Amino acid sequence: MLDVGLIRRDPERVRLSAKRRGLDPAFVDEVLRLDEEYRSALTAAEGAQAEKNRLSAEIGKAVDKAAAARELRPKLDQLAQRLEDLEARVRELAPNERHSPLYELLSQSPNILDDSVPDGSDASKNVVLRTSGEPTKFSFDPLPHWELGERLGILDFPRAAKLSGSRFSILVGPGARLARALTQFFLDRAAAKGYIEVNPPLLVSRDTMWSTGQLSKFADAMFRDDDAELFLVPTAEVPLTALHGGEILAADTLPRKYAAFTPCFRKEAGAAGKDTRGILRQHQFEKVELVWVTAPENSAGALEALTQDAEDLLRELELPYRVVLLCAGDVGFNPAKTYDLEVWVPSSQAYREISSCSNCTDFQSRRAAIRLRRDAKAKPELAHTLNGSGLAIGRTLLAILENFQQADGSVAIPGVLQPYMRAEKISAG
RNA sequence: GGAGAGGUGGCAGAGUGGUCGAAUGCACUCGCUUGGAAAGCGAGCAGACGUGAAAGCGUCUCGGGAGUUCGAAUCUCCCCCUCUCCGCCA
Repeated sequence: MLDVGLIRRDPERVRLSAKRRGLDPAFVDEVLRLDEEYRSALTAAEGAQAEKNRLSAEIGKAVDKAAAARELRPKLDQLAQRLEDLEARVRELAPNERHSPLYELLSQSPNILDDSVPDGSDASKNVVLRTSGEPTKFSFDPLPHWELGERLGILDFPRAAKLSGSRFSILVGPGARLARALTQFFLDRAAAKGYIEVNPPLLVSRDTMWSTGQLSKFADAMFRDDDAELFLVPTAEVPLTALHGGEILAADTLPRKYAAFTPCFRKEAGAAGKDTRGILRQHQFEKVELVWVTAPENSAGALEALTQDAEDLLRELELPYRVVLLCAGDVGFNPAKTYDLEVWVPSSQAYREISSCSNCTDFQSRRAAIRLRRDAKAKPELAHTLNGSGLAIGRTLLAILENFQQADGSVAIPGVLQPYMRAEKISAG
């Protein structure tokens, strides 16, 4: 959620950011107009309420309350009538009132971009910051992971389709074990870096989903139960970020760093026909998510550290990857700035996203009311939140299969995973 | 799922229709005291929003919502959550 105060103080900054995202900045003027209307209505309503409170107090103080009440009755009735109208007007306009025009506008407006985000309307303008390793070379014709996986008997797509339809897969034997090895490896590394491991609910309320900014833009992409009003998390970013919603954290307990291994559920409704083969894009996948809550002045540095933490995992796994700074048009709804980690996927002959590390600044905190207090006397301030995967299990597994495949059809296991796998390779049979 | 109890400030805990945003205690902050500390004493200590240059003023919030009333933390209704017992169950 954008800060209405900021829009009031510096509308040009908000317009500029919207333009850079390829949006019509006209909403800024609309917000200003509605906000003005709302505040004048609020002032009027509060004035009337104050008058009413004053008269009521007078009755309360009177010796003969009944008489006083009788005397002031006409005035109060008149006030009550006016109040009703004024309050209705306030409700129509209030920014925190669902379905008010101001609320609609604000809830659909994405975060203000960081100044360091490059211009550009789509992914082609993203900036490659650094590359580690090189696209894997093969002395034979490498197989895509879905073929490789089926030949090795560790991936079963037909039966997944039988059970659940398209965009599901089944990991079998060493495949399932490899996923578990990755999970353990990721969580162990996170713990070593001071992340607190969390095992959160995978079903969250509408309020929780709303508070992290998932609902306004991605409602269609989520699985939900309407009776219970619960949503399956599309990412552990949601429960982890909302963890401290409504709380005021002591500044000296920041940053808070959390890691959670969870399944994630997405409808992938807008991705029909995209990445239909293999396990790249599934309705259900697992990942380890990393979330930071920081003081405002530390979030920029935190983004670098968080990205580094995710990167370290790829390097340890000896996977070729690159780090990309997303351009204005490619940055999501919540973040002010995002680095994507992209791993080399031979079957795509391309780098594919394996982690997205974002600084959401105070955008989620404002909705979720995640605050900090610097000392006993200080006013609470909004915290900043960051998130990134460290890493997506399925995509890492896929990358290992494809990049570590051998001429004989087996797959070597990266050294750091061998203790977890208790094997050096996966071969058929 | 059934029965009961309860949800008040950071915590504990009073408050059952009228200056109650809320006694008191603890915790916390500042000051006095002290060689230093403890104890003691004094003061402060909820959040949001609006208004204002500021001091301040105003409005709202006692789980959430609706209602009764001139006036609700206190009364009524609905919902949510927690705890205890029973049932069921991984």
